[in-house]
Amino acid sequence: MDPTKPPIDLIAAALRREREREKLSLSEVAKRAGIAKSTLSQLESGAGNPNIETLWALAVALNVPFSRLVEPPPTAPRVIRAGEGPTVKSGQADFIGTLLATSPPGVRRDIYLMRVEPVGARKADAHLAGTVEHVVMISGRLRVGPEDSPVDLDVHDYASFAGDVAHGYEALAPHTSFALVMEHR
Amino acid sequence: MDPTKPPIDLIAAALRREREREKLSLSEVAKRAGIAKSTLSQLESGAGNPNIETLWALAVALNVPFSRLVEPPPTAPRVIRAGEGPTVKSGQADFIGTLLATSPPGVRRDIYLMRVEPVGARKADAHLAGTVEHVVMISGRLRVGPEDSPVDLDVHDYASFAGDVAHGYEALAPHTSFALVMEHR
DNA sequence: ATAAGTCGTTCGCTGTACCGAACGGATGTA
DNA sequence: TACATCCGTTCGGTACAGCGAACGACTTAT
Repeated sequence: MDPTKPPIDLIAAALRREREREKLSLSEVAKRAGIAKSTLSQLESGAGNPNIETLWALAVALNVPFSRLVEPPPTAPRVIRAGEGPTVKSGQADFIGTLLATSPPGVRRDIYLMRVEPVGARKADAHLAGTVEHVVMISGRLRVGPEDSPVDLDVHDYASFAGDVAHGYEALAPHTSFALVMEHR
Repeated sequence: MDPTKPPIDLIAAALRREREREKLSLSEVAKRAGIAKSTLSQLESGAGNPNIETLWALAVALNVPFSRLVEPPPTAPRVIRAGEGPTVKSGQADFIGTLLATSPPGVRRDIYLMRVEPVGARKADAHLAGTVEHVVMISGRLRVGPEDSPVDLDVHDYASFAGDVAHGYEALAPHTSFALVMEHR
């Protein structure tokens, strides 16, 4: 979500899109949401500046999560082959991260394919507060987590932890790789 | 996000929490957001019903994604060992899904570890509109995607596609496994 | 001490988001 | 044809969100 420009147009579009997807009339949605249909009419036309209660009621009436009304539309299918895609390398450790998915423009969650070799540990500083990291092991063996309480993971293991405290990644075996979902909230 | 009860308390708490995290004064935040500090004062005290423009400006001023102001707080560290965790089995294909992470209470994204054997294909019906699926290959070989345009994936490949159209998973090799991030928006 | 700078709260005032009613247009049905 | 119902839009009235000013409480400097 772009934090720089007003979301009113997005909301207007979303309201109409979601309503038509549910095949509901404007009047019906207004009734379900307990708001005047005139209000909804104006909102859908892009005029107005709804307050939270109104928008919330509409999200419920349309049976969609709230943020669906305040975010841009979906993405297109997309494949990144092994070895392709934008990579992030680290000198600190033998380490390659491939950015697989990022939700533009104001990132909510990124997905990386990470490959680490057992040459020293990778220390990651704390990220933005509220970040949560999810690890799904693909191959090798990994020591990961907050500095004071790391865990060791094997293939198919999963771990998640808050990313806003100092933490690190250390490969314990060659050709260690894992999927990393980094969630910013 | 719980779509049943009003978010105003959540917002009030979030506003104060994020402001204190950034170590900013109420006056400062109000100034940055271009709103009256009296307004912010009332919002933080839980009184009021802000409109979208106001909330948006505050999100920008606090340097957090908008939805951070409308959602419940973070999660705790957590490990699920290979073989552990709640699983979903399918009779339709030789198929095991392990639910690794779900963001309570109104799900935004789930993370699964999926294991499939090459015995017929798994047809997944369309999910809720707006769902997006992300696949990171762990082992084996997988045919996946919309019915009319599937792709074949090998280890370390990645693919994403809209989950709200009919699509399927089919293992092309034994012991096929992958991480699946299912995103509801 | 007192003046000047914060801080966050409380107070009328004003603009406006929301409401309800009335409207014109489609469609259905006696 | 007239008479229902729907639909979505447009129009005044009103309650209230947001504003600026003033407030008391606290720090820091003079």
